[in-house]
Amino acid sequence: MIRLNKMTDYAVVMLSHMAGHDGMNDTKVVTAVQMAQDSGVPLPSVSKLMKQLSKAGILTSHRGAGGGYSLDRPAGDVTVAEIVTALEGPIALTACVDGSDTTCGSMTLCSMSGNWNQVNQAIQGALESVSLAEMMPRPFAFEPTPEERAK
Amino acid sequence: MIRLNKMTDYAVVMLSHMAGHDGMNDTKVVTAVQMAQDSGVPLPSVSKLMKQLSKAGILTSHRGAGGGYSLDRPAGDVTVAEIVTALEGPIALTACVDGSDTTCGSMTLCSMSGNWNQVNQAIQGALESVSLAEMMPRPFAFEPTPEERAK
DNA sequence: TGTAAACAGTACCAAATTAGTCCTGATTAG
DNA sequence: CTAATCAGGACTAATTTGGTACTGTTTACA
Repeated sequence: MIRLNKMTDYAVVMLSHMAGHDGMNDTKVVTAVQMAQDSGVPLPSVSKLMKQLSKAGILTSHRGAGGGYSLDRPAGDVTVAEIVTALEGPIALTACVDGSDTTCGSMTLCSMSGNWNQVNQAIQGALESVSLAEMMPRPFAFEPTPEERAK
Repeated sequence: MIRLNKMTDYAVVMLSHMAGHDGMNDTKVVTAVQMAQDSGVPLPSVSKLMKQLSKAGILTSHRGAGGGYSLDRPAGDVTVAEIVTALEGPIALTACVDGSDTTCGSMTLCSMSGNWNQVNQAIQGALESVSLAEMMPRPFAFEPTPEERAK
């Protein structure tokens, strides 16, 4: 199984959290502490994530007392590809990418690996086709969960 | 960058090697030792790979003296998805897959992670759309490399 | 204007995963 | 029967990842 960092998974959870919380379009400002509590992810890791995501222009940080993080754009405008790229660098399946200038141990290997780029592009496309909104539990649907219905 | 095991990269190299070697359709039988020498990949790793690939039905092993491995099908009929699946298990980007029954630490996380499946399917499609033949250096083209031309 | 709430940055450590090694056993051609 | 070759499993080393700790900077608000 192709492993994505746990971090990326966390990121999606937290971005969803920011987007889907009550205030629809009103981009909620959430502190790292809150997110850590709500998600169970250790605070320092949350911080680290948020920093990366804000550098990547996916969210904005508000410093000082009463600060926190808020989404720059509605969830429908953020692609999974963006999130992955922000956290793990350019999308590519192998260490031996086209244009990397680190010389590989084996020339034989390298001459062949070039063609992974075709696969990489296909995957990039796949990730670009899914937005954050689509990753959220109930993406703006009105169908209640069984639990909610029971109330 | 989403990392694929080095092993998978090796596998593609070696499968290409088996397919593209002189005998076009004549599926060549190659020993693990030969592959290790040709590719620079350590022999035990080659063996391990080959075992997995033969279990997966991508190639057939011939035991005993004069044995080795041979491709079951022409390179055009083997998809990258198959190779990846054989070596890394079902294609999925996260540990928290639909239908996995290991309980996750955090329910909050899990309830959201389900939607990775949409992404996973997109990626599966991407990998299925590329065949081993397309991964090969010069997939049955006649254009010689600069070196060959120099002879 | 001072203080507490929050983010920013860096260096470091520990746990998990991956790649690679080693050894012993089973099969088969000649 | 013997040498070539695959099969399988247990172990080790190295890399990567996730998490920690600490120190600094910004800003709202009393």
